[in-house]
Parts: sequence; C-alpha cells; structure tokens
Amino acid sequence: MVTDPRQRLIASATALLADEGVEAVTLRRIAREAGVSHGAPLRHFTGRSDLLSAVATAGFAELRRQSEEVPAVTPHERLLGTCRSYMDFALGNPAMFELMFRHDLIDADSPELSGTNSALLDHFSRLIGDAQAAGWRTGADPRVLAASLWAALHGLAELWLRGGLGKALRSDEVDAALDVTLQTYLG
Amino acid sequence: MVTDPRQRLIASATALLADEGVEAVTLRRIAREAGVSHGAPLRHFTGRSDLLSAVATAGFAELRRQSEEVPAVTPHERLLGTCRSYMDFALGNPAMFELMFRHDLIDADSPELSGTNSALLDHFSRLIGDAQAAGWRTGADPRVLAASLWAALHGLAELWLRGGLGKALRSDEVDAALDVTLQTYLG
DNA sequence: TCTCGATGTAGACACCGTCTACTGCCGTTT
DNA sequence: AAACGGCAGTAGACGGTGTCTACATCGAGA
Repeated sequence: MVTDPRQRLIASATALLADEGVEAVTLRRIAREAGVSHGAPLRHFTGRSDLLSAVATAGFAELRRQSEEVPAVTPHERLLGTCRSYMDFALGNPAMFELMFRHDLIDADSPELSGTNSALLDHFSRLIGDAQAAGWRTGADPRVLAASLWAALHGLAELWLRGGLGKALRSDEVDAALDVTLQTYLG
Repeated sequence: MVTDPRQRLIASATALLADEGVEAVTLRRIAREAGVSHGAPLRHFTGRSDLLSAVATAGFAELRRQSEEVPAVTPHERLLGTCRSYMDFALGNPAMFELMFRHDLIDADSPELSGTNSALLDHFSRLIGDAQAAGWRTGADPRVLAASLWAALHGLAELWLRGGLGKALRSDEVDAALDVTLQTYLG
C-alpha cells in the first residue's frame, strides 16, 4: 500500500488515464478517485500540468525500460527490436502515449521532462551509430537519421491512434505499413 | 463583407486559431470575437466540435489545394513535391494542422470530415501508383506504402511542432531529417 | 507542552460548453 | 393590411473545470 500522498495521486491519475483516457484525467476526478477533496492535489503539485508531467515521466521511463529488454544479438537487430517495441508501447498504452506528447497538458520544460525527448533521440542515435559501425547506412548523420526514423514510427502510431488511418485502413494493413516502414529504413 | 452568420463564425474561429492557437478557440471567445452573445454560435452549430469540424474541413481543403498546385513533370517529382508541400503546410499553419488531427476537438465522423483522411490517403496512393507505373518501387501495395510514407511525414511534423524534437534538434537539422526521410523513401 | 510544517478541507472565482426561455425582425401568406 | 412563422440573437442558468485563499487537523521535534 502506498502512503506517500504524491505517489498515491500519481497512481490514481495513471489508473484513470488508462481506464478513461486523457480527457478524464482532471484534478478533481483524480482527487475524487484518491478519496481526497478537490483542492488536495494542489498541496503536492503546482497545478494540473505538474501532476500530469509526473505521470508522463513515468510513461517515458516505462517506454525506455521496455525498449531495453529487447533481445538482440546484432546492432541491426537491436535497432529493429527497439522500433517494434516503440510501436508496441504506443498501441498497448494509447492514452499514456497520447499524454506523453500532449505538450498542452504537460510541462515539457519541467526539470523531469525536459530531458526525456532528447534522451529518446540519443537512444535511437546510439543504436543507429552502432548499426553504422557494423556497416549499415554509413555516412549519414546518426542524429538526423534517428530523428527521421523515430518520426516515421511516431507518425504511424499517432495517425493510427488518432483519427488519421483509423477508418481508412484495416488493422492488418497497419501492421503491413509498419513492416514497410522498417523495411524501407532497415532494409 | 461576409453576411452569412455561419461563415462569419468560421472566419472568427479561423483567425483566432491562427493568432492564439487551439486552446483559445472556445465557443465563447469565438462569439466575442464575432461580436455576438455567447450562445449565438449554437444557433448555427450543434456544439463546439461541430464548429471546429467546419474549420478543420476548410484546413483539409486548403492542404489539398496547395498540394495540387505543385509543379512537376514526372510522377516521381509530383510525389516528392506533394510530400514537401505537406510539410510546408504543417509548419506554415501549425495551429490548423494540430486542429485537423485533434479528434477530441473535432467530430471526425461528421459527414464533412469522414472522407478527408481517406481522401488524403487515396491521394498519396494514386501518386504512388503513378510513380510505380513509371518503374519506382514496383511490387509494394501502393495503399500500404502510402500510409507508411504519409506517417513518416506526419510524424516529423508532429514531433517538431509538438514537444518531441523541439529542444533536441536545431531547425536546420529538421530540414535535414526531412531530406533523409524523402531520400529513404524516394531514393 | 508548545510549535511548526505537512496535509487536507471548504468555499470562492472566473472560465468553459450546453440548455432553455425569451425577444426582435423580416418575408410570406392570407 | 394583418397575421404568421422561422431565423438570428439575447440572457440566464447549470454543472463542470483549474486555481487561489482562509481555515482546520495532526504528528514529530524542541
């Protein structure tokens, strides 16, 4: 049982997020869910975006964790596995994924969150650098290539989860689209 | 001078959107901007999402218009130009672009909007089909390939406009990332 | 025992979207 | 000319929201 009130509020918010989506995660709903009065959360967070930032930070940590337990032998395999794990995370935690990139809801410049996106980019850059050292796509700037590849994955997730491809493409066609993307980048 | 009240409200909303972003486009602000009472918009739209859907519809029409005036000779050139025009639109109209894919704000299933995303995908599919007929990347399902390519562009725009790459990448590195994406897909 | 900080409460305020009752006004019909 | 009906707009209310402030409680350290 969690006793730290800050942690308790984050847990309530996370549960609410997964159950009912981003819209439902209001300060007052979180408070109600946690069994406290509507003003209590402001004793522990400076505002809504501060609380949601804490939730999103946990999301980024989990994304990172999942991407690091990908089994792989070659650098190329590790890069491919990380790409797939990124999509798996997005499709498996749609509300959390949405929150993590809704900079109108979180405070992306906060000390806890300011580094996460750069860290993600750096993570991809390192994997790409390793794959390049093994002979793949040498010559390209790994940082720029990482941004391009990450964006391709991110766009597919975003377009699938949000309106974009929802009605226009069947579910298995989206899997196929991911395969095409990975094939295009990773040969 | 526009007299149709519906058109007047859409114009006010569009101006507000460009000036102050998605957050500012509330029914009451739109009404104030248009010089009417706070309840007036509901005489012409069933709700906020209905009005914003009309704004987004105009956005999709403008995106389509801009993509069609791309000068090109070969199918390959036309495809490349359309990709660049998509990014130009996103970076040139960030608030509108955001609104167009915020399905929590618009009613993506409305009669006016339900077809736009499919139409966009079809547009890309057709361009890709033409390029394939000219020998490029034959064999791949044009529909799936279109989704993959569109998503790559979309993700780059989204990641750049929203939090993602904002602090992690310089502006010219984003241009470079677009070049890498186009290079990767279009050779 | 007293004090003080951490925690929580309750009410207020200004927004928001939406609903409803009411008011003009203008063209058409009778 | 008079009556009508629908279109456009108004004004107030309701419940919801984030945030602020004044107040209460309670436990650990001086």
